Amino acid sequence: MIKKVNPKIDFVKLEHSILEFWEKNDIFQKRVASNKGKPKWSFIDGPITANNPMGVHHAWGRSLKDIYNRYKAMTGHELRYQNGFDCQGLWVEVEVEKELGFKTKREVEEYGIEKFVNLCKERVRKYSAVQTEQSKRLGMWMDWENSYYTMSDENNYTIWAFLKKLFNEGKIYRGSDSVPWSGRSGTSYSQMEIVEGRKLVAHTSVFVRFPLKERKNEYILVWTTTPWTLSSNVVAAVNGNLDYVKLQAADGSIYYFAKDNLKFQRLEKQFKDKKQWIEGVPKLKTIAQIFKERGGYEILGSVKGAEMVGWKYEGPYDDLPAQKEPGGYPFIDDELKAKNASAANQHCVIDPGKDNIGNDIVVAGEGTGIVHMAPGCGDIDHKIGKKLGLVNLAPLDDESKFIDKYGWLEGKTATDPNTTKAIINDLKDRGFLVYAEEYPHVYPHCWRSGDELVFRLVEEWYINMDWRGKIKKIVDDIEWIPEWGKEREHEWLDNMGDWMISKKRFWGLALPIWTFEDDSFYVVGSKEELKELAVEGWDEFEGHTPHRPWIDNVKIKHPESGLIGKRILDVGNPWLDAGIVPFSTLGYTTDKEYWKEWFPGDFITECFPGQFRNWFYSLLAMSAELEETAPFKTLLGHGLVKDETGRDMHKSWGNAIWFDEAAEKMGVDVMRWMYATQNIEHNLRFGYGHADDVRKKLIQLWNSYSFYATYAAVDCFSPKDRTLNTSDLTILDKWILSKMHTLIKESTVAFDAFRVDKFMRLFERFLDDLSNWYIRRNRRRFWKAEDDLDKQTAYQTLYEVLFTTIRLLAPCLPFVTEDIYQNLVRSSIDDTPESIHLCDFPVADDAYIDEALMLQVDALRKVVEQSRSARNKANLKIRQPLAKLCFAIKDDSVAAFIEENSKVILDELNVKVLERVADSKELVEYNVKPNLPLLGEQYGKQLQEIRKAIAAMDVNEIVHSLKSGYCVTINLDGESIDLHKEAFLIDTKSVAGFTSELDGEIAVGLTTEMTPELISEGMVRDLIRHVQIMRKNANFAVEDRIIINGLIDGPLGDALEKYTEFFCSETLTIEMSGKVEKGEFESTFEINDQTLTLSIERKNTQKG
RNA sequence: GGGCUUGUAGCUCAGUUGGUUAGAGCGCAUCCCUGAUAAGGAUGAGGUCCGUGGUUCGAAUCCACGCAGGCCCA
Repeated sequence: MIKKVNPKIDFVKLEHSILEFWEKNDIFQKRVASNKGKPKWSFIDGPITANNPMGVHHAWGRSLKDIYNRYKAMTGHELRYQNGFDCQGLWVEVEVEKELGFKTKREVEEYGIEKFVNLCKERVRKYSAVQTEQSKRLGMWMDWENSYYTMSDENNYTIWAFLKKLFNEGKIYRGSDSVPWSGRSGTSYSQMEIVEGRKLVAHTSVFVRFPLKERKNEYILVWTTTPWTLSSNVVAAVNGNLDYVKLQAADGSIYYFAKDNLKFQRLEKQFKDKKQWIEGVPKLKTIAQIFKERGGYEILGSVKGAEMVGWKYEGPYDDLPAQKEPGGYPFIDDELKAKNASAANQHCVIDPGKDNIGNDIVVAGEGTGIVHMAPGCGDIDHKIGKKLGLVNLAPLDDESKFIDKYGWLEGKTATDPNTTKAIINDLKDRGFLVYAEEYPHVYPHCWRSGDELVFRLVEEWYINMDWRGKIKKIVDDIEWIPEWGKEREHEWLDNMGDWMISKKRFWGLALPIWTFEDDSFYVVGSKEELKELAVEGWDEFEGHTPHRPWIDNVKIKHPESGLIGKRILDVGNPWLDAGIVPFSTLGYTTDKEYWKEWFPGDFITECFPGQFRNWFYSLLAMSAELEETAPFKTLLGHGLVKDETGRDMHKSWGNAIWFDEAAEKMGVDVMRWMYATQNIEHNLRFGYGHADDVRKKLIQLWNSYSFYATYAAVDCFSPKDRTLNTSDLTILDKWILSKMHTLIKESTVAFDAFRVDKFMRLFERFLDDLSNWYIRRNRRRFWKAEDDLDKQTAYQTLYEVLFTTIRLLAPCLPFVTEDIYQNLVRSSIDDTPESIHLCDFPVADDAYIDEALMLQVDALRKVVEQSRSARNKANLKIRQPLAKLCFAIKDDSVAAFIEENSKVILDELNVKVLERVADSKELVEYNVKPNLPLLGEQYGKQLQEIRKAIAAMDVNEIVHSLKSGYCVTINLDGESIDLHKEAFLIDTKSVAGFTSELDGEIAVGLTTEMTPELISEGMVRDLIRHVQIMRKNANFAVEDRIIINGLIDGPLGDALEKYTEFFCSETLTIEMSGKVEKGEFESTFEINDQTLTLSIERKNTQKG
């Protein structure tokens, strides 16, 4: 039998008991078993990085995953429920380094790679366990014993197979690239990573002059913020279309630089707004100012950039041995070496033209319009160098220190300010420096060590992505939610470069690339192949995971050349790890049959930012290469979690909310409600205020249920063996059932489209209908004394509605719906599933849907609402009865319905009679005034005439014309003037004797005339209310009978005389002593200016 | 610089294929109800639907341009 429910529910406590219930009774396993053999629905879990506890931002995506999994389970699908952990990569290394207090890569090597990698593995195991527990707390149903780990052998070897296929197609290559590098961490970074570490700093920037050969005492003027790169200068770049000024300084020397730069005020805006400016850095000078300060200047003329191309110059560091090395240094280009090309003898002015999106590479503005280029020290420089056949000078080692052949610079750290100072002094001493200044700009830093990054030329491994068309083809086979994701992915695929897959670190996929002394390399595609080719180190490796350092010592024999080779020491890009998942976890290499059953996935979902070029990209690329088909059918992307004010959450800002804390304070059903309602395209503002709002709605649901439970328990109602008999239903029963089946229908559409947010909105509206209209209007049916058919029908209907509602909600709010289910359903009916999550999702029955009825009830509610508004306007509270409510409505059937159900309206509004009138004119009249300021401006003197004309017209006609979209035409002495809506000010007022309200098609009016009877009844109702408050304050039980002491005389006494019976039955008063006596509870109050002091006491007739 | 995206009440956000008078929640004000009661409800104030043009009988909605924010790419 159903139990009474505590309305003061502790949702967090409830959730814990439900978790126990699921656990104890193996509910999840039962769900899995019950769906076995049904149509498959393949969800592929994007691995969560198992590096830290789960955050509230993860909880959004994980809630969505769980919601759709549960929905699919309830609609009869077999699921895999495999959760994934992302294990390998720098993220983990960073945390382990932090624990060990390491700042550099070298410290790791000294510590020992084996010990270090084991710690990485341990960390992943630890946090995957933590995240598992947290996910369970969130209510996420997964096969937790069977989670996949990207560090597994299976995952790694499947990537090998992928790389092998590419190798066989000739798509793997070794290249050198200019990459952002941290000397302190000893590692390169991807562009994505450096974004996080951008900081505003001031660097000493220099204006340097390069003497032109064959032009005595003439110089080109260059500017740079990184003076150390001058050591490796190869060429100077101009823009052929720009004008360059020829300027003579006071000492007679002549300079060339862009004309526009002479008086250009650099960083003017930043300085003025103090945005992106550093306190204490002086305002920048113009070049003109710099020369003025050195004794003035004279403009000798100008020259086009194109004319300067080919001019040869002396570099500032041509005396360094590296500058003279043929073919560059230390990466020697054999072709250039053969031509005896060195940096020093390549020095000349070039025009690099435009970049690949059509912008000029060299522009006037911040610098001098002449850009010093060092292909070994910069990204763009490197690209141009490649294009033009320039040598590379890569001056730095992996600690960002100068290498040999850099003379006095050798061993100095490029990012050390002292190095910069020394270089500047040196340039000054040797006559190259024109001017040095502090220049504020945003510069990339290492996000871990804070170290300034440099661009460094390194050897890396790449996948040639010239087969991007293959990927683009499958992008169109996928349903992207939201739709623009597709375009975003295409854009990335169009613009991406080759895929750099190597990383010079320790913990990650061991790239299966072996190199040989003849500069060839070989990719191994499986563990078996490795064993076959291994000539050394296999025994030590066997039994270990394919990771560093165990694999590093395996040497292989090249199957063709027979040479013995070593594995490169690099590890793989971690997105390879996540992208292979639709293959590795489904047994692509080990159990093709199983793989075919579950591939492609039906659904994946992940937080959007970054994934277009990370996970989505790697998934698509790997699947395009291996099978030329999309690895999943539907992709749902969602936004980020921000704090309540829209800011990022940061530990250091103190605005971060931890998952565990949120779960125990808000409750996870509340969190899931927030996540489910959120429009996935927008960032979610997460916080306790928001949670409190959501909890109120949850309480509204709970109250609806607890209302039912309270009375069903008292009446011992059980839905067992009953069915709803349509002929017994009241109008409102039919109405709420119609609404409910409509909701089921719309919910199914929303869920199937993966728009749970739409479902939640529909549900919230339904909950309002249920709670604020159906239950409120039907309360009396539940508490009335007779146990008749009508009461049974009410119970049966509300039961039906609640049971259906919680099943609809079960995927979103698995805890509270389970709790309701256990009491509402399970305690009455024993042959029902053990858990709500073993139930089926409701199916709509069109027979219950009655559009006309829903419209009619809506109209009726509208009449009530408008009448309330009308009462409010006239200051007539509900307790004051009124004689008559009139309404005007055009639709006869709706009007008839309202008249049939007049009882509801009369009761809601405390009115005696309801009457339909033919026209709203009988209740509301329009007041139309000319809009004088507007008309005056337009018509000037004619205004008075217009006013008269308007006053003479029929108000209703004017309104009718305007409402129908026409204008009003006035004739003034033969001239006709068209007046539009804006020319009038229209308001409505009540017809005398009424207080009215007009809204669209419905007009209502309440009579305001007050008879003595009405006034008396109003006073009695006031009195009743006060007595009820007293009963409550005295803590009497609802069924206690009372005696009232005190004198009630005057108008109130007269009124009470007329309504004694009504008063007594409402207040359960059995006696009015009339004596002034202190009872159990006393109170003084005022009704219609009359002050009363009454006391009440219980007379327990029932027990007594 | 290019691409995508957003701009609606004080705040957070809905708003369907273009269609009467643009909505909700929170907050605020006023009030109601008192048998869901440490709850519930109503009414009201509050809007240049970012701006300017255009298409249309009709634009928050479609188009163009601009402004501002966000994301991505460079």
